[in-house]
Formats: sequence, C-alpha cells, structure tokens
Amino acid sequence: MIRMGNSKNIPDIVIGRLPIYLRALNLLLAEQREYTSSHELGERLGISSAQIRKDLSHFGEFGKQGTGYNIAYLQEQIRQILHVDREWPMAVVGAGDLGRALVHYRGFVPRGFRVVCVFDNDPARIGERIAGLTVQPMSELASQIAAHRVQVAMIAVPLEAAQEVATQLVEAGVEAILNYAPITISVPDSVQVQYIDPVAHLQHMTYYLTPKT
Amino acid sequence: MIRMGNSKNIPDIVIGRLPIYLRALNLLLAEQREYTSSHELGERLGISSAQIRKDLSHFGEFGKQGTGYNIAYLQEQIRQILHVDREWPMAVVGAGDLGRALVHYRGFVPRGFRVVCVFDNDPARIGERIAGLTVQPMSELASQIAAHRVQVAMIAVPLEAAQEVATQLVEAGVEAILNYAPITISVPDSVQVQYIDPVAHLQHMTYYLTPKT
DNA sequence: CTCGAAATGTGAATGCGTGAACAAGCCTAG
DNA sequence: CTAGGCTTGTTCACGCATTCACATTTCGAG
Repeated sequence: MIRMGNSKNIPDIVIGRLPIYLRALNLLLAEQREYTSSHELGERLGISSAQIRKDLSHFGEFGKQGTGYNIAYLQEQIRQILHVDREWPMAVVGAGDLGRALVHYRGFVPRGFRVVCVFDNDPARIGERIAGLTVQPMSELASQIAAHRVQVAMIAVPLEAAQEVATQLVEAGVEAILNYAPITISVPDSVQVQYIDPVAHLQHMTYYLTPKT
Repeated sequence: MIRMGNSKNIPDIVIGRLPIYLRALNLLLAEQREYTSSHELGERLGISSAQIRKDLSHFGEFGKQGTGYNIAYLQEQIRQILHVDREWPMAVVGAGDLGRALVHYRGFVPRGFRVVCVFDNDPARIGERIAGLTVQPMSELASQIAAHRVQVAMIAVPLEAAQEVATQLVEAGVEAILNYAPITISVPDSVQVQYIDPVAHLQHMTYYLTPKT
C-alpha cells in the first residue's frame, strides 16, 4: 500500500494544522534545507512530534525511517492534499482600509490564492483602482464571480452588511468564505466559512493578563 | 454560594469562546433585547446550548431558570472575566497596508482596546501621520511602550522581521502579542501569543473544495 | 392559586484527540 | 558486512471536551 485514500473522514482539526506545517516547510526550504524530522518541526511549531507524525499518517507515508521527511516532497504532498497546488481566484467584498490591504497583500499568490475582483457599494469608491483592479459595484458581483470562476471570497465590510453580502456570495456560487466581520453568518452547510476577528484573539489573551494601570 | 472563584483552572478552549459570546450579546443589545437563552445563543452561533451553559457555569451562575440570561448583565460579567471592562492601550509594529488598516480600525475601542503608538523601521514611513498617530522609529519602541503602559501589541511586519520584533516587544515588557506574520514566533512562556494567518484559513477551506477550473 | 411550559446548572456517559512507547526500517561509520 | 543510532508509523491508554438527560426553579395563563 503506497498511498492511503484521502477520501477518508479526516478530523477537521488535523486539516487545520496542515497549513501550519506547510508554512514551516516553506521556511525550511528557504533555508536551503533538504530534510527535516517530526521532532524538528514540532520544536519550531510548539507541537509534539507524535502529533505531527500522526497527522501526516492520515494521508499516507511521506517519511523515511532514520532519515525523516524530504522537505520539498512533503511540501508538494501537503499542497496537493489542501488543493493549493494551483491558484484559486478570489473575490474581496469591501474596499475600505481592510479590503484595500487584502488586495495589496503579497502573501496570497505564493501560497495559492489571487484576488481577481473587488466590490463595494459606496459610489465614491466604485471605479477606484487598487493594485491594478477596479472597484466594482455590487450589481456586478454575480456576473464577475461567474466570469472568473470564483469559489472563494473574503468579506471585509461592516458587520451590519456582512450577512447580506454572504447571502449574495452564496447565491453567486461562492463555496468558501473568509469573514472578517465580527459576526457569525448563516449559510448553507455546503459552504465553508472561517472567521478572522482580531478582537476575539485580543480578548482571549487579556483573560490571562493583569491590568497594569 | 453566589459566585465561584475565577482563579480555577478553566480550559483555554472555554476562554476562547467567551469573546464569541460577547460578540453575540453586543448584537442582541443593539436589537434592544433584554433577555436571551442558551438555546437562542447557540442557534445564532452554531454551538450547542449545553456547551454554552457549561462554559458559563465555570464562572458562576448568571442565568435564571425559566427566564434565561439578562443580556446586559451577562455581557458585563463576561467583560469582567476577560478583563475588557477597561481600555487596553496597544502598540502596532509595522506601518504598511496592514498596519495602517489596524490603526484605522474602529472596532477596537468599543471592545476594550485602543492603538496608542505605531512603529516602523522604514525612514520613508517614520513621521507619517495615521489616524492622529505619528509613525515612530523602532528605537523609540521601548520608551514609548513603557510610557504608555502598553501590555498588548500587534505585529504587522514581513515575516523575516517578525521574530526580531517579537523579541524586542518582550524585552520592552509586552505581555501579549497578536502576530499577523505567517510564522510561529518564540517567546517566553509567560507571554501570550495568538496568530492571524488568513492564508491558513483559506487553505483549510480549500481542502473541502473541488476546483472548478 | 395552580398547572404547564420553559430554561438553567450539573452529573453521567460518550466520543475524540493527544502523548507515550515500541517495533520496524534506514543510514552511516568502521 | 555489521552494529548502532536515529526516525517513522502505529498501537494503546489516558484525559479532556462535548453531549445527553434530568432535577429544579421561574414565569405566565387561566
């Protein structure tokens, strides 16, 4: 058995760690390294080596006993598992400060994503050019998403508008949403949703802090 | 026994959900609602009602049988638990697109945080004014953080610089770091660290997607 | 005043994820 | 060629988190 089926029911928490492993492998490659071990990876990431080995074993046998993992090979395997051995076109909704920062961000392309269209409902912003893209009105959303075969979108609008935008995105065929608005949105089960809320992280940390002032 | 001690060893994962509950309570308050139930909260957040009740029970008894939770009261209790019944001054390191977006962000103050200083090492950016703040050189970091009693910082620099910045922040006395650079940083155990990596979230979702093109 | 519906807080049970430990395999040195 | 050290993949046991289920309390209708 060279390769286990990847259609098995892998725990979602394991999937969530794969991008972290991928990040570490990118760095190791940049350091011109050729091999690494579960121990070294765990050391760098603050994760136990046993967990890393077990996580990877869900998808196949990528290492060699006594030697460890070939970095380039493992990186490529994880990229295939996560389907980022290609470039996903993305839509950004909201051209405020955050939306603009997302369009400008150079970190997407090297890791498998590219912003291909930006939308806003503010007439003052429509037509504005950001990093080579033109801000489009919401009325163009459905057609643009279809034209660019967009399956992934990011929501960068005020929280009052987030649910409505999410609904429109789903109707336009988007299957994965990264929501920056601090609100839990309601979408069909078939649509993937992830959240980024910096304040939630900050509040998580202040629990452990003693105010100085 | 009216109130349980909060010095007990509460699971970290429970702490991580409290900000989400707080978010939902803010919304309910904005809707002029007075009472809610664990069932309603769970409905809105996609969490089981039992989990919400059990999470809250770690800290005391905040609800009333038959009635549910008084929204304003529960909100205030959670704010106290998380220590956000005050305003935490924050430092931002990195005045690129992301750093600027963070300084402009209006969502911090209503939830207990305020950016009070911004740093960068690029001479072209130093002196620039962002939302009323002046970008300062890294050489000012230690003194400014001391002067403003800053305990919380956000790292918004390229990944190559992130570890060095983290080290400087810790030396300056920062106790909690929200790191936007896609790299696991090394700090003393006494320092809280949280990560925001949009690409990791995106890659997590594409695992479940079938490429269209 | 009484009854029923509703909702909490919690002990018990289930399920899942993590870490320890080991057999098996690989490489290098001598 | 052999021996020893290193590392993987996997099994097992433990512990933690989640869900179930219920006794208890509250409110409102009649």
